[in-house]
Amino acid sequence: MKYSQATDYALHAMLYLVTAAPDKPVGVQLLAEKLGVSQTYLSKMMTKLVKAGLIQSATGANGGYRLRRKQEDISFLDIIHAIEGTASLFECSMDHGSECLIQQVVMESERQMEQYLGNKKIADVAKLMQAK
Amino acid sequence: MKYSQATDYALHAMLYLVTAAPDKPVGVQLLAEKLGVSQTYLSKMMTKLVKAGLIQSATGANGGYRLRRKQEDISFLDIIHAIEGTASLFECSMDHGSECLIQQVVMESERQMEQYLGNKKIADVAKLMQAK
DNA sequence: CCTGTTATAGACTTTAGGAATCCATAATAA
DNA sequence: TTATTATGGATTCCTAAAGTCTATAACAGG
Ligand code: SF4
Ligand code: SF4
Repeated sequence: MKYSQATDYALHAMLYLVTAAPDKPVGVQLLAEKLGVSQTYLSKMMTKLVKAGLIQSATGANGGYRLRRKQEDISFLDIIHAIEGTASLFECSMDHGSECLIQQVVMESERQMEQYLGNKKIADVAKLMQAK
Repeated sequence: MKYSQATDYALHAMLYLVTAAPDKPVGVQLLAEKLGVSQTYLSKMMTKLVKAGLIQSATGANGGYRLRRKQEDISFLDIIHAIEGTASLFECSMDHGSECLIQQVVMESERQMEQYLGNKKIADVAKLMQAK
């Protein structure tokens, strides 16, 4: 069980967008160079972030991506969900209904993790990074 | 990001061992039938559970598996770690050392989840199941 | 000491999904 | 109109999970 590589890229890309100048959108080609990944591949993740409403895109010359919400309103969970989806970590073969005790335990543990990730905003780490 | 199917099987197998009579070990062939999975495949997971010290095995006639510790001392986390391993959910390409803020956030969220799973003992759900 | 029973191990095949590339198309600023 | 940029789909590549097969080791019972 691992987070996909795509999540890694998305987190770094978002972090870069935060530190970038907010007036000029930053294009995927610059972003890809910074992260060391191909443009076309990275663009897939960026599109997911757009569809999740975390960033907005602009085509054409001087286009690119910029944040849609404030950094204080974007959590780690938002980004992870945008890339990985929101399905549960645990899916059993035969579904015995909502009273299944195994699923209840695993899902509650999942909720614990998501609660932490949901409270951790991207602004929190951005501040700490710039403090260095 | 998902738990492997093997974890699913292991959880169910452990739960079955708990409800089974503690004097007679239960063999993989019976277990496999109950869970609807092949013997040889299931035996892989059972062996992992043995190596993790959760259950003990006996070869030969009337052999099989039984719990090694008391059910109150076996947590969901024990089982999951035995199957999935203990590696972190997040591994970045280039490791920038322990001061990396992204990793700190993700690992702390992981710790939250594991704390819950570590406190949830298999005896807890076994009791509830038999109460029905 | 045999024999049937059971767990363990390794090699192997199949399957599924992540990772990445390529190319075509749409949108838009200059 | 043109250069620039994002979006989308199809496609390939690769790795790990999922599952099978077969051989071997350990052991209880007669
Ligand atoms: S008991 Fe729960 S986890 Fe197990 S098969 Fe039924 S619904 Fe699925
Ligand atoms: S900043 Fe952290 S997560 Fe990103 S590459 Fe460096 S060590 Fe890895």
